[in-house]
Amino acid sequence: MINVKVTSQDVASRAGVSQSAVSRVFSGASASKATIAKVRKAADELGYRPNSLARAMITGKSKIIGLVVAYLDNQFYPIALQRLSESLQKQGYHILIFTAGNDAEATQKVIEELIDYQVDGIITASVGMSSNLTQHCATAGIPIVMFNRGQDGSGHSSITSANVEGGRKVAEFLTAGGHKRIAHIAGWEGSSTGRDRRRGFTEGLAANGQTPLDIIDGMFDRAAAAAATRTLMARSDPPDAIFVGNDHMAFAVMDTLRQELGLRIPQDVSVVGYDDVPLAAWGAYDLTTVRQPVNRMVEATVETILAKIEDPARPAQKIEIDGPLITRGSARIPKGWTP
Amino acid sequence: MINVKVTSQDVASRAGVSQSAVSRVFSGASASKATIAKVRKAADELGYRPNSLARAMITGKSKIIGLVVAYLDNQFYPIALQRLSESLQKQGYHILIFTAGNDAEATQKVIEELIDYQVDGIITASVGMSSNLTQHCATAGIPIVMFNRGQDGSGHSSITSANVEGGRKVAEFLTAGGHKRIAHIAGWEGSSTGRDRRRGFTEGLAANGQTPLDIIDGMFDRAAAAAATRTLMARSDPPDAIFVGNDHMAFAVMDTLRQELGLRIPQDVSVVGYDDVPLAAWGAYDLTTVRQPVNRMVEATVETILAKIEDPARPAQKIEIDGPLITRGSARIPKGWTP
DNA sequence: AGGGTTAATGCATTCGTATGCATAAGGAAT
DNA sequence: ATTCCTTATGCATACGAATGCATTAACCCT
Repeated sequence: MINVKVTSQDVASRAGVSQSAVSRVFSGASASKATIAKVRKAADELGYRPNSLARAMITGKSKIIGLVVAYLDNQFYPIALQRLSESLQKQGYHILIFTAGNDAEATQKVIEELIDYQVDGIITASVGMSSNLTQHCATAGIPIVMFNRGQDGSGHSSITSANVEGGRKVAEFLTAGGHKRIAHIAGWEGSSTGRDRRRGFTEGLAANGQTPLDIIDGMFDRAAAAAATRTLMARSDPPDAIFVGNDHMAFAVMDTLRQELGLRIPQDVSVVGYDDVPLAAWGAYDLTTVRQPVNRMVEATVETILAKIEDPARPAQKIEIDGPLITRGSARIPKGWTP
Repeated sequence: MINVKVTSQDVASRAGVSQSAVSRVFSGASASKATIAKVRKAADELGYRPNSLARAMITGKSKIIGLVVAYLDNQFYPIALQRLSESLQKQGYHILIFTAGNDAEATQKVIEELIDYQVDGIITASVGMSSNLTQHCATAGIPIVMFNRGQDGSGHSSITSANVEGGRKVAEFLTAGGHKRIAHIAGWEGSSTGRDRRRGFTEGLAANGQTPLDIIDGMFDRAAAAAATRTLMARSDPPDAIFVGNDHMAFAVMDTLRQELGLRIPQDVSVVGYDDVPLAAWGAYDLTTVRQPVNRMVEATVETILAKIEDPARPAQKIEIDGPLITRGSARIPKGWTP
């Protein structure tokens, strides 16, 4: 009771059985009713719980998933993290979490530490992987799933929303709304999400006979997005609509337009974001945006990684999940609009 | 190179030394220049990295800190998580993260799983601990630090901001501003933070000859806070100022006041929050609030838990860190106000 | 009652690293 | 050169649970 460490051996002695018997009871292997009862009783009395680390050593399965996440100030990620955590907990897995910005060096270090802990798999949220690192994980036999970021030819599985399609939807929506000078503050060019949304958007505009007024890389950063907004609005022909690469930046754009430049949204400028984080629905922003279906993305992520853990031979898959455009008050709504 | 698992034994063979020598090189114990070089070389060639789990088994130190966090939609916690993660990583520790709401049962389960993983310590962010659980951790010899939540008589260390003092500051500020009907949408009554802020606030009002117009428990929840706002404003003598128990709720209050009730802030109602999350500074809200100095709170948390890990005999300490009132545009600023 | 089959259990070993102990090697001092 | 001390290194064992193998108990059938 007062003893700090209770081992299966202790339980065995007290129950009058062998250590193996105790192990079998707790690992669900076969045992007679009688011994199960004896062991359970002794274990309860002693407060025994199996040591997960020792178990991990011998089985080679730590039941730990490494999670590397880049941004935590963008509300999208905490939400995703929460869902991931719940979902993995339910499956008996646990999350070893690391934060690493867009710093390749830091990412490298972090991933290696994850490997040291013998994680069964790694989920990266919006972080890139060098091919070097990829190799590392491959030889270590650790499956990787990229969440909200793809990487061509990396051989990793990835789960994203249908970003190209999403960009196109925004283009359709804004052109249908009669906008003639449409600008784009893009997500970071170094990310597949940023590039895909941009591509879908320009393609969508082209399909409607328009070209973007301007495209500026917002780096997924508030300050950069605010600066881009100023640049755009300082033009002699300022935009009448701005598609912003994610909600997090869109909020900065809206703040800048309203508080700093004294403009009205959507009367003077329409703003559309991407993600549909909870904050987008709050009254102060009421942002029209493309929804990334977090729940389904998380589900797919968990399924994918668990499947790959179970069968390492399973080929990588790139899953894209479609999300709707959610129309709110930040952008002019075309007459008779039905998405 | 292609081999999946490289052990210290493999390195030893290749370097022509014993396994102990390899161990000593990597654990920083003494070894001659010559062997260090040989071992390092062999290890590099094989891509060897020590197995943290095995190391944890033998040393009894996993270098893992368990983190249990309740709310992730309140921006305060992701930020704190990020800082905690960075700070602990720097000290060679890693975070096993769990989410658990205000559900005591879930908390229990989660903590037990943490113990199973032999974590060196546990940090709880805004989650309560039953005395039962407390006992559990104590016998397991695992130190606990409560972040942003205190618990009298629990014997745990806790790090909070000076909540009573903070509540008082708000009272002074609002009375100085000439407000006469001041209401409070409190943080959850079941939490020390909620209670302390409330107490400081009522004491502060009393010191200025006022009593709260009304106090409603907002449960740290947006919907509850919005409902409370409606209740307050439906009175025949609606408040001219509302102190809200944290920023997260304050945003909901502001949304309700402005979008739903068509009121102006601060002309019709002043709103003051608590936390000073980044979002509070964004243009759309521009919320006057009491800052919780996250950085210093995190520093103190890390220091406290590491100290307790190093010396388990060290007594629990309750640390309170003072934070300033940050005046912005959501509340009338008293003439000549200097905090 | 005896042979055969199945279920239960214990023994011994294993996972990969750290560490106490004993021994060997190297160096300094006389 | 001998002794003494320091520093390195290898050997063997330990951490705590899981598991293949061998043994034993239990049961069933004829």
